Amino acid sequence: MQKFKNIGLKLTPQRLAILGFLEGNPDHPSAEDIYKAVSVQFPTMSLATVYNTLDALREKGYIIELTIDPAKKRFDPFTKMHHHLICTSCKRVKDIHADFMLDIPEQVRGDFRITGNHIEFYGVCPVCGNGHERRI
Amino acid sequence: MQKFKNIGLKLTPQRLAILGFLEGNPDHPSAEDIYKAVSVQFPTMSLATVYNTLDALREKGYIIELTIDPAKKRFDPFTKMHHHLICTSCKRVKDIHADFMLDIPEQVRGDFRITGNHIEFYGVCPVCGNGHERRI
DNA sequence: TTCTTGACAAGAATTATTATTATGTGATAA
DNA sequence: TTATCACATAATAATAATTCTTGTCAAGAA
Ligand SMILES: [Mn+2]
Ligand SMILES: [Mn+2]
Ligand SMILES: [Zn+2]
Ligand SMILES: [Zn+2]
Repeated sequence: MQKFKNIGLKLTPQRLAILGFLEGNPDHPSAEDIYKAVSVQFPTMSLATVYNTLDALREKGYIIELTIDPAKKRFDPFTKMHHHLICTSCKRVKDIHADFMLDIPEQVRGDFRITGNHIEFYGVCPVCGNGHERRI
Repeated sequence: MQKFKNIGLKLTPQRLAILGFLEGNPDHPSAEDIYKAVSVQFPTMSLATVYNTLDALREKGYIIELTIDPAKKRFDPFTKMHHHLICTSCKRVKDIHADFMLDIPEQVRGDFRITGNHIEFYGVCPVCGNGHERRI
């Protein structure tokens, strides 16, 4: 919490609420999800403030922005390198903590300088596909 | 070109132009890119028609939709499983044709049924990072 | 008829604008 | 030392604007 000050970010109740909702949250919520959640305890919260705060937190490295979901951005408080498994039906996202060897052969990589990678696994979550096949 | 008829899609000049632009195109263009390109030879082309056609082509499996770029969808005429390397500076996208072993340990995967995967590599392309370090 | 186009409207997510408000920082008082 | 006040400035909230994408529908083509 103190870390905000040491970094040039003012400590506001809104930011605390957003950070509190995100910390340890494994759901990879969208801006709208976050807005709804913090609005409960914070009815005057503005959606723009959510976006602003998320951007500030991202710039400072406290969260990462995921492009997994074509419809909207998802936010992740777990910033260390990991991968994701997304349910193609309900868009639930699960963290995948596992190491993979991902060295691209030189003649494939060309002259790009590789700086990172991210694997998206696709699948069907337990809720959407509990043993049986699933319609839509 | 012939394949349209065998599948229930009428072969219109607009669709031919879009398909022609996409076939063999390694640039992973956006809808806007495609619109601009085909508009040159086809000034009356509507952006809605581009989206409609792209959707039809995707449904029939002739192209795939990529979520690589946070800003907009990119379209890829190469539909067989492959991965992508995106320049974090200019958003250029390069195909990566290489196989990777991506078996998720059971206790990590949980009860998801895995159906596919896609690796996004990040890097700096030759144009953006030609040997020297690069400002912004 | 049936499908497709193109013009335009409509949605949804995100960003920009801006007047108002709150926060951090010193200075000062207790 | 601790509390209080003043102020510059950053943050908020309301709302407008932008961007990407989808929907509607009359008119045209097959
Ligand atoms: Mn995660
Ligand atoms: Mn590709
Ligand atoms: Zn699911
Ligand atoms: Zn580049």
